[in-house]
Amino acid sequence: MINLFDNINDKNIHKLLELFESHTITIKKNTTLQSIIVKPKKYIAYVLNGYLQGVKNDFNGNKIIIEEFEENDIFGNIISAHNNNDYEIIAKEDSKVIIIDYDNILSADTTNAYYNIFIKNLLSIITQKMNEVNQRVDILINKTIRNKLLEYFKIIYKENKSKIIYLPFTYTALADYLAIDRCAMSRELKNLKDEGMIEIKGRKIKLLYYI
Amino acid sequence: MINLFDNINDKNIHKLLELFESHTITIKKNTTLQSIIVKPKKYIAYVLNGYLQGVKNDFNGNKIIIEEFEENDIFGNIISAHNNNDYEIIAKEDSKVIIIDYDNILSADTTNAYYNIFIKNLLSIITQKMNEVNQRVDILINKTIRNKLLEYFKIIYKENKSKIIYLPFTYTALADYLAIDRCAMSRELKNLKDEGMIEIKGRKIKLLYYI
DNA sequence: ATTAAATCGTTGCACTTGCAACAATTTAAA
DNA sequence: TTTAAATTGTTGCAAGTGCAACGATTTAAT
Repeated sequence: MINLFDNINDKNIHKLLELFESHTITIKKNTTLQSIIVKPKKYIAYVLNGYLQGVKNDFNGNKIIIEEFEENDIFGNIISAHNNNDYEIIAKEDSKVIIIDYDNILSADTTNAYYNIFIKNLLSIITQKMNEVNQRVDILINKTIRNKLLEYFKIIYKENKSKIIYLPFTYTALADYLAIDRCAMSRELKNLKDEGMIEIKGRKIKLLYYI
Repeated sequence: MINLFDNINDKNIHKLLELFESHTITIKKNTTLQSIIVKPKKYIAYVLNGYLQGVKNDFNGNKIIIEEFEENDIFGNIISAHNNNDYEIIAKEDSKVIIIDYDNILSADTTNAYYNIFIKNLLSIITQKMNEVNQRVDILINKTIRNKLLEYFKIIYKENKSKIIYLPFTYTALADYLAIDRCAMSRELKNLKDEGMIEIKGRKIKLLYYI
């Protein structure tokens, strides 16, 4: 993943941040972003240091961790995977974050080379996020758990060109990502195994069917 | 929706297209884009005239219309809602389209004002698409039809700040958007009505509950 | 005006899925 | 090392959903 300030030197980064009238804020551990500032309608946040989580309040009142952010990561309602109300950013460690009003980025009147680079970087980042979200939609529109799993496998397969898949996270997290019940997913994985379509060893899954 | 070439005069548009080494192609009625050219890995297409559809092949072999494009619209795997293989662009009328390799956009080495404007326009468009896709994810992650409907209503409600919703498309299309069976959706809408939560008159839905 | 196509509402039924509850295992923390 | 927390596999059951089939209605095309 590209960095928002790639190919821009410190001096010019500073100029940019002034141009955007950005704010650097400190968020104490276990404090939410919204308790510190009134966020602009559209904003981008750049993490200077610390560790934060994007958390969603479940129907049951449980807090689900949707995303995690550390040094150099960016988030904000433009980029982030969730623009929900029930969604909040919470610092799990003391964190320093730069908040940039998105409108200020677009309305900036300059043709400086570094501004140009910045915009391109931003475009790259959003483009990649866009692809990720689109992939998830492609999965979620499937009506059965089986088809969601197969779609997911297909995407991973195409990325790595290998029929051996190493899950990048836990089965619990996978179920969340696919928006299905973990137990039901576990059941369906067993079905696929019993039908000889896949082999499972821990988080390593081997696809035995023709894609 | 903003136009890709907003605030750029014709002369400079021409310069940009040369800079990007873009191709203008003609797609005859009922011909697919992929039958005309080998698309760049990442590309943006700008519709000069005509009418095209983004179509997906169903499991059953049916073709579902996902998106429609006419004059001034843009599409491409960067922006489009679907980056699937089973997805194809087909002209329903003779159409003229500009194809721009996305890498050429990013790698262009210039600080011309109009280039700058172009990038901003592109950024705006992608940002808006991003929001739309994120909204759809917020809907799709719900596990029941009821919750998908309620999430959808909530989003529309927030946009218009009105409890009266006019569906922007048919119920059939709505079911596709929510990725649920139309009949089952119809049943659930009836349930909501019977429980006094909504009123339905054609494609006008009135929310009677507290949001 | 007539015909064809698309949309819509309805419902029985089989199947899928979420939920709950539990034990077993792995991982992380103290 | 010991203890606590998180992850995982399993399964019965109830509820939700997709599917198919139909007629009624609306919309679009001829």
